[in-house]
Amino acid sequence: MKEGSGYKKGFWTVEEDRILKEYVRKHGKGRWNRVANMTGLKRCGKSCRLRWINYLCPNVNREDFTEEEDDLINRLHNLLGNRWALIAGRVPGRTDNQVKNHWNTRLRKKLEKINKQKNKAIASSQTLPTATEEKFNISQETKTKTNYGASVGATSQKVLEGGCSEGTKGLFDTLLEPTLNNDGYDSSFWFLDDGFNVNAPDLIGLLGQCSPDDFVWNGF
DNA sequence: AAGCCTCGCAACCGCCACGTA
DNA sequence: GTACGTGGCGGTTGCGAGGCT
Repeated sequence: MKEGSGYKKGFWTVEEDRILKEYVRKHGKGRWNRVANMTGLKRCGKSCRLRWINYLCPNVNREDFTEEEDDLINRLHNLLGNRWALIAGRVPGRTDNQVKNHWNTRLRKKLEKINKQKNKAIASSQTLPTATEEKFNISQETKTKTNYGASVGATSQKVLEGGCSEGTKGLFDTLLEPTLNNDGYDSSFWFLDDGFNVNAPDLIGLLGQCSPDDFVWNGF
């Protein structure tokens, strides 16, 4: 049977869930395209895989997101952008679909509101360097000339995937520790020319301390 | 009470990467 | 080298529930 022909779509029934669970119990995960043939379930392999990963897998946490999880997702999203699978990998019990939905429906709106307030504040004090910029001697020219945000994203991905030195990993782990202000969110956002934003000015110093081999430079 | 609107979430789609024959 | 199967990812869609008028 070819993918996309004769398969059922839409919400799963209790009976379909039972059949899929039974298949995984007997044969383990994987080879999802065989499910239809072996069980008679009228679902394509992709649909079976998603159903298992996002709903039936016992490791999935289906409770509401906590404040701590919200904060962690915010931080990781600022570091990585829309790399939901990577973000979900750092949030125990959550799937990429859960994280993506949660971000798109709740956190993004929350953040947009906060960003509006930030933009107003930035507009009124744009010419003055922040304490962090002074500390690490980062000029406006440097920020606008470089693809800085993308470099941060690529480097942080390398860190999360484990392909970096212990020193650099430690620095990033420190960065992910909560250091919140009164409203529960980081107080410093940088908006770069390419639209990428970096919420933690600590990254400026951080990248300076990374092992050169770990740093992914995306060019000027 | 009924129709409309908004929101949250499950599921689908298209594309890509990788392994294997 | 290439065709095919499989799995993974991010973007998008559409359904259902609840709120609003």
